[in-house]
This record gives sequence, C-alpha cells and structure tokens, in this order.
Amino acid sequence: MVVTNPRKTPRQARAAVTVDAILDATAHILRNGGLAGLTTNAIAARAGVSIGSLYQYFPGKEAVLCALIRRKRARMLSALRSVSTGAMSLEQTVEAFIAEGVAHQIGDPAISLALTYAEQTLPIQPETAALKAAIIAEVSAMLAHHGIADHDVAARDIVALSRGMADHAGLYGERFEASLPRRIKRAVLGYLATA
Amino acid sequence: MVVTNPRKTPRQARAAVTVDAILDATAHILRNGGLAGLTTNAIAARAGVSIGSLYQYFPGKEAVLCALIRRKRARMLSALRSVSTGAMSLEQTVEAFIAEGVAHQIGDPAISLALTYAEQTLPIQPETAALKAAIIAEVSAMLAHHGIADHDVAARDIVALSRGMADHAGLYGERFEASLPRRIKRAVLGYLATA
DNA sequence: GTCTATACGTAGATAGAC
DNA sequence: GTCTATCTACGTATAGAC
Repeated sequence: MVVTNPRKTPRQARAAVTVDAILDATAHILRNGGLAGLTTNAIAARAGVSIGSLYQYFPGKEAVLCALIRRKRARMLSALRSVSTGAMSLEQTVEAFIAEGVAHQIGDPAISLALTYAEQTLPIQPETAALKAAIIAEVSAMLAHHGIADHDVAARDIVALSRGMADHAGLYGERFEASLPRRIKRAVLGYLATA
Repeated sequence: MVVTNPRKTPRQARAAVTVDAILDATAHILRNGGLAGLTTNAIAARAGVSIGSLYQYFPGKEAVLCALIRRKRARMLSALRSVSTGAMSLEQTVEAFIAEGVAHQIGDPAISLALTYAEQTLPIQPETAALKAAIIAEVSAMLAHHGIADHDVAARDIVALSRGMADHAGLYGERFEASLPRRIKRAVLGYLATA
C-alpha cells in the first residue's frame, strides 16, 4: 500500500521553507524528465536538502506528489475566488474564469498532465477531493447566479472540456495560443446556449 | 536516449501472435497498476513469453508503449472511417462520431490517460503523429462537407474537448454515463453553432 | 527462435553520526 | 534537526543453453 499522508506538519518557518523547496523541486523535475525522472534522490538534490530530510516530511514520493497536487489546486481555487462575479455579465465572467484557468493549465502543460495522471493512480485524498469539489462549486455558483439550469452538471462539463482544450493546445504547442481563450469561450458559451 | 523503434517486424504468423500478446498484456497491466507497474518482466509474464523473447521484438518498454499507442490510434481511425458520412445530417454524423469516440475512450479511461501521458514523454514518432493527423483530418473533412468554416481548427478543438469530457467522466466514474454522449454532442454542436 | 540465469545499475528507505 | 553512508530490492538487458 502506498502511503501518501505527510509525515509531520512543519511548525517552524524554516521547515515550511524546506517543504516548499521540495515541492518546487518536484515541479521542476516533472517539467523536464516527467514522472519517470521523479525520484526521491532527484527531488532532494534539486531542493538542496538531503534525502534524509525529505523523508522527515514525506514518507515517499507519492506523498510529495499529493502535496504538490493540493498546492496547485489551492492556488487555482484562490485565483477563481479572486474573480469578482458581482457586476459582470455571464460572458464577462466566463472570460475571466477562462483567463485564470488557462494561465494555470497552459502555463505548465507538462506538469498539468503529469499531475492529472498521477492523481489517478494515487489513493483518493479527502482534502484533495474537497479542493476539486470547491473549484467545481465556485463555477457552479457562478452559473447559478446567471440562471443556468442544471448548473452542477454544466460546471463539471465546462471545466472538463476547457481542460481538454487547454491541455491539448499546450501539449502540441499550438501557434494559436492567443486565440485559445477565445475558442474555449466559444465552446463554453455554445454549450451553455444550447438547451 | 530512449529507443522506441521496434527491433524487428514479425514476418511469421506465430511472431505476430507474440507481438499481439505483448500488446494485450501491456494494456492489461496499464489498466491495473498503471505506468508505475509496467515493467518488462510483468509484460513478459502476463503475455506468457519470456523476457528474452520480448527483447527480440522490442528494445524496451517504451517501444512497447509506442506500438500500443499506434494500435489504439489505428483502431480509432478505422472506426471513424466506418461511419458513412454520406446521407446523414451534421447532427447525425456528429452523434455517430461521438458514439465511436466515447466507446474507445470511456471503454478504458485508465489506459487512455496513461497512453496520453506516456506519449508526451516519448520521442515523437512519424507514424504515430500521422495516425493522429489522419483522425483529425477525418473529422475535419466531415465538418467541411457540412460547410463548417475553419474546419481544421474546429476539428482539433472538437476532438480535444470531447476527449476532455470523456476522460473526466471515465476517471470520476460518473453515474451520468448514459447522458455523456448527449452532453458531448451538446458541447460540440454548441461550439459549431457559435460563429 | 525461445528459454533460463544472471550481471549490472539504480531507486527506495533507514540507521546512526554530527 | 539535518546529513552521510549504506543496505536492500528490483527493473533492465544480455549472454549463452537448448
């Protein structure tokens, strides 16, 4: 059985820095060598800490991956929440959401895909699932605010199709990058417009 | 450098059976243990051949993965081509394409995602890329036949968003499975309807 | 042409020093 | 609390027998 719970929570500032360095190093390695190149030795070396220190905080590389997934999700959620949905039209809000989403996904397509794949193979974590649910809920609430029917299902579908387009564009290094948000918006609004 | 070219092409029927058994075994292992559990030993054991025989046909597990990707793509292309596009309306044709696509993706979401991830980390293969291009071309031609503008970009976008929705549904084991093709159709037609 | 046996490298994980 | 050294286990790949 794979263990994914952190070994201990950092209580000192120094330790938090260490944990952050480990996560940054993990992201860097994923960006280059992918999951195949992700070893505890490589993470520790890149983070500038010893392998022993890594094992102080994480029981193995799976736990590091889980922590990285959580950090990414938390940042995405925070970005979406920073979009004020108050006075904007549906189209404007969708546009803002897509901008944030694309920035997070396209910014690092290799990491995005690696984490998506990794997550599937790792044991389900309540906190990770909760973050995902919160992101969907944020989108769902936005849709409900604009009177969209079936906003829960719609939110899931919209997030899924946007991710699909963004990942594909990132992977195959489209030259249309500038047009991508526009095309995603087209797909989303087209989906919402069709009853 | 990772070597991904097959070592030799099977010229006898018996050898072709061996190669197929290796690919089936690889698919089976991916379905369960994922990429992490995919080792040359496991593949050979599951296929019922010795590790030595495996290395007769493939220089390493990456080459096996590439071959599996090609087989999957070829089957998908063949399925799409079997859809006669002649007398049907756009909506009917889209429906038929989605049915085939969903059957291939949803049928094995774990494999689908594993291969997508693996492909990204493997050297680009001309034949694999050609198969992908042929699939997009098939969709693009269908769109062109129905007078869709910008059908090349539209084809890529439609395939990407459909995959995104199908993979997501498969991964999170939606209970809406029955409604999935309908929702994908909604997204595709919505995208196409919006100028 | 297929097998068994094995050599080699490397990743995972820990014990014990500082 | 962090590091170095190291042991163990396993995956890769090949050599040589049949």
